[in-house]
Amino acid sequence: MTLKQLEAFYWAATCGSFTVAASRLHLSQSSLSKRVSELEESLSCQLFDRSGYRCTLTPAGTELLPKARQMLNASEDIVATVGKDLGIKGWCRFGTGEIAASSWLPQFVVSVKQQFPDLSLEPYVELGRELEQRLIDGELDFAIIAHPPSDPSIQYELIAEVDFDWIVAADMPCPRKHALATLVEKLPIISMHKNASTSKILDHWLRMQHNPKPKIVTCNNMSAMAGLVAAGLGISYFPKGWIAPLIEKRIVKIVPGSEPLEKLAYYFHWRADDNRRLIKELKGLVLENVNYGMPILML
Amino acid sequence: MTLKQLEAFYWAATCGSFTVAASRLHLSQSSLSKRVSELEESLSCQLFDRSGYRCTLTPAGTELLPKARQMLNASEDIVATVGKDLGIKGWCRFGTGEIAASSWLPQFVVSVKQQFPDLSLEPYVELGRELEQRLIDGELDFAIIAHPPSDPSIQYELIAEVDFDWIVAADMPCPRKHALATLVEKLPIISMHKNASTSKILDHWLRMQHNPKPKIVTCNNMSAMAGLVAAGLGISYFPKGWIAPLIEKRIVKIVPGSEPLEKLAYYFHWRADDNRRLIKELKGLVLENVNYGMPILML
DNA sequence: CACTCTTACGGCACCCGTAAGAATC
DNA sequence: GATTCTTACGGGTGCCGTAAGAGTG
Repeated sequence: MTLKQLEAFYWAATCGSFTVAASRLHLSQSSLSKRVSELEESLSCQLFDRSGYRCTLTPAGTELLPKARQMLNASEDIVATVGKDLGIKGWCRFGTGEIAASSWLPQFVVSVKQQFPDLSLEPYVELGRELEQRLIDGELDFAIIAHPPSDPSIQYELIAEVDFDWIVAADMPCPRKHALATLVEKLPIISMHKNASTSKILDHWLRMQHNPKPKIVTCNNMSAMAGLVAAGLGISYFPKGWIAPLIEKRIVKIVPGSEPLEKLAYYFHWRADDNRRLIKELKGLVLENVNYGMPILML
Repeated sequence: MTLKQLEAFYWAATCGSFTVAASRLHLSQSSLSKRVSELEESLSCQLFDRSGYRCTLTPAGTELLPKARQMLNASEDIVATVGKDLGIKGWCRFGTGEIAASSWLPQFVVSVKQQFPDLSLEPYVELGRELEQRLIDGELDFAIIAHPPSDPSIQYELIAEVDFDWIVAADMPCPRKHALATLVEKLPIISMHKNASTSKILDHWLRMQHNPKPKIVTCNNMSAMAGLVAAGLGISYFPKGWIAPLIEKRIVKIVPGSEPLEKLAYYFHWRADDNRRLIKELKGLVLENVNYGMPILML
């Protein structure tokens, strides 16, 4: 019995799939299968029921699972407390929404490369719901998601709260009073894709209104949205930091007198059973970037 | 970091010697040294101070020691609870005193061979004090000793209490009353070697007497002692079971009317930090042999 | 000189990945 | 047929033991 075998078993069991576990451990699927087989052999005990389409845990496997977790925890603990803190090696697969991907991601990657040159980052851009599922499945090491997790097996920590502003083309004439209401009557709202977490902001705003429903145009790309707004084809809402450069260049402007939109809280999500130093370090690095004084969503 | 490395480190640290640890793990000394080095490399951290004659633990090593123990415990726990109980493989090095070695040892070895054909036994015969030290040093896996351990790192369990009788040649004339006192005046007491645990019985008996000190002849071999007694050259005390065959053959006899000697309690000793199934199984086997209904010390 | 641990090195065994096979849906 | 896990196999790495080296008391 080796730690590698226990690790392979643990992730195979909790990912619910040998294939996913192999991917997570950056191992070929056949090697992972072999590791599990060898563990079974060394314990002389079937851990997976292989009769079905997917492998399922036997009672013995279910019994082993928490014990394997303990071993891996203890192992991590040793490395963390006794081992000298060296650079982290290996891979990290993480997920973010599109906004984050197009804003702080490059800077984050640069920070990681500086601090951990031997770590390979594999960003994965998807909508929040999808990211959470992939995290649960063990395909991702962590994810930045704009809502708290719905599954208790996921731990999370607040990273930042992002302010949004109503934006309109800089040359769009606006009345002094009730500018937003006037604009909404004339122009469509250009909104993020419905499944994106940012769309929650619009949902919330809409519930606050008693006006008839405004026209809404959806788009799945922030830059394209900004272009549409700049061309005077609609109004939209953007993260303050993200849109700031365009305001400075007088391409767009904040809708005057508009009430602030609901803040969007971003959380760092990770599997509660994953206590690798890797996770802690990268969480720290994300938080550090926030603490540089600039909003996390900065182009 | 692997379990083998942690095991090597643990025994190197607790045995206080790479050489002894290697012997205990049935590994060449150089391989053990390499395992420890590789552990240090994987933790990027010196665990032993190699400047002196012997290696000593660094602070980091001291910190690691209990954690390594936990890992090995957890590992043993998994094998014990999840793993199917198969025959035990490997080696077991154990110690006994001379009495045990010349009495129940062969039967014990046969029992072990029957139940665990793949287990190699390595008996080691020494005096009790010596055995305990070798147990502490990690050179022995267990020992049968006629006194409780003096070191708290050793666990123990009562195996059997052995009765001793005063023995004299069968044809030696004995008065009806005070036979023992009369014999002691005429004949020397043939006793086991002073460092043997059985000598405690004589010490105890002597303290109970207010007579002048009797002549005492020591001998380091039970069979030789029996021969001396049979030849009428002295009296001695033997375990009931051990001497029974010679009584039946009317070569020696119990000194009539002699008061019973103090019982000698035999204990199964093992290192408290050694929780291998091997130990539990062999302890059980020793106890089973006792429970066969015959005294443990049976030729 | 006895004893400790380390280093060098040849050989074997283990473990990985590729690729093909078997089974399920 | 797509996906899942297993098996076969070639190749490289890791680990063991022998033997020689270096340092201590």
